[in-house]
Amino acid sequence: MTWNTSVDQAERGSAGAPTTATAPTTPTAPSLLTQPRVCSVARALEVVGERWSLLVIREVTFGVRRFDAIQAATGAPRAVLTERLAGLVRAGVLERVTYREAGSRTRWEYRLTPAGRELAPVLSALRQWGDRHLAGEDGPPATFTHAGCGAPVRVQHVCEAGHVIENTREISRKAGPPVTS
Amino acid sequence: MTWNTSVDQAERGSAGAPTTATAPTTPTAPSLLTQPRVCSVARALEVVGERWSLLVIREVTFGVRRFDAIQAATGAPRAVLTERLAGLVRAGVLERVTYREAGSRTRWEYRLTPAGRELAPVLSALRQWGDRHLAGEDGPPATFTHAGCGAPVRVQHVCEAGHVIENTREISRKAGPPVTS
DNA sequence: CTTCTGAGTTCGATCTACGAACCTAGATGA
DNA sequence: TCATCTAGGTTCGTAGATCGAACTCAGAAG
Repeated sequence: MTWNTSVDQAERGSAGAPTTATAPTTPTAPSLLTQPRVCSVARALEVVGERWSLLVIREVTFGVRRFDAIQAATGAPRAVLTERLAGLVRAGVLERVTYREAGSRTRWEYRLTPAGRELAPVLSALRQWGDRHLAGEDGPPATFTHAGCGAPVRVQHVCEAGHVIENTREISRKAGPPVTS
Repeated sequence: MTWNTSVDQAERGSAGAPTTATAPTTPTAPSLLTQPRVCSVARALEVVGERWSLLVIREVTFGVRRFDAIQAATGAPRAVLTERLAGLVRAGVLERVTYREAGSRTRWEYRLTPAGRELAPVLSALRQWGDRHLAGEDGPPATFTHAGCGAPVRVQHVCEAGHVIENTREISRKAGPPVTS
């Protein structure tokens, strides 16, 4: 079965001031969902959606790997950080390994697993949105460039046939639980 | 000033079982951050990082716009949903507009603003990660395709010179607060 | 033997989330 | 006229999460 529900259709009329839609936009229908929708977005948020989780991953991505350094860079309370790190290790996003510098005692550090590394587009997408909509007067606090050519990096939708998708209206949803109005 | 810190370097040695790094990977240095790092990721998470926020945006993206329908689809407690919707409206991600169906009373609905629509890559990146790492036995609960050609849609890093970036090691960080170890 | 440091724990005070029940105004029906 | 239904919230008491500050503990250095 296939519900081909156009994502993000019908944004007409979103201009005026005392915002009032003049045309009926939402057909009346009983809710078909008796359970909350389960989707990969929800599942992913169970892993990385808690407060501090993505900031921790941001730091580890930057190469900040020790507890105290992650704590300082994120500002997370230590007890919460302990819990988040343990959760991310349990989820397979980070791994906790010992390391020893010459002439120093054994310490712990946290590293991204391959699965953790694949969260990079999530961070990039958030950063891109924040840069665009929440940056201060002096522009984005940091910029990211392609090491090969020096050009700025961004994330974008593409299809597997190689088309770049500029507008979310070009994306269709196939299968999955019904969309209710 | 430019710190050109390679993102995601040094993943060597992340293979063995009783995970122990044999080489020193983290040069000892005092933390240079006296304040938590401010970046666009953190700023974006202040807007969409609370529990339920992104699921609400997911639903509105699907065209689910009424309070009760969003509540049913996300499973968020009503009081929390009220607060999230108000926060997202305040942040300029959603707008709350009245609409009237023929012969029916006035109702409210929530719509994405242009800024809200630009969160689509965040949702897609989360979905993609969840599909890859958390999908159940029967595969992803929903799939998304390019309306033009029918091919599956994904998000990826590209640079503005047009290169597709397959590996996060190809991304450099320029400027911004120092990375501490 | 004392101090230092990294990596957490513990603690009491908030803060937030939770589910269930309740409220209100417009439409509908008897 | 009166009761009922519905959409879109509020209210409430409880339970769990978060906060910052202080404390702990083990290994290394002096």
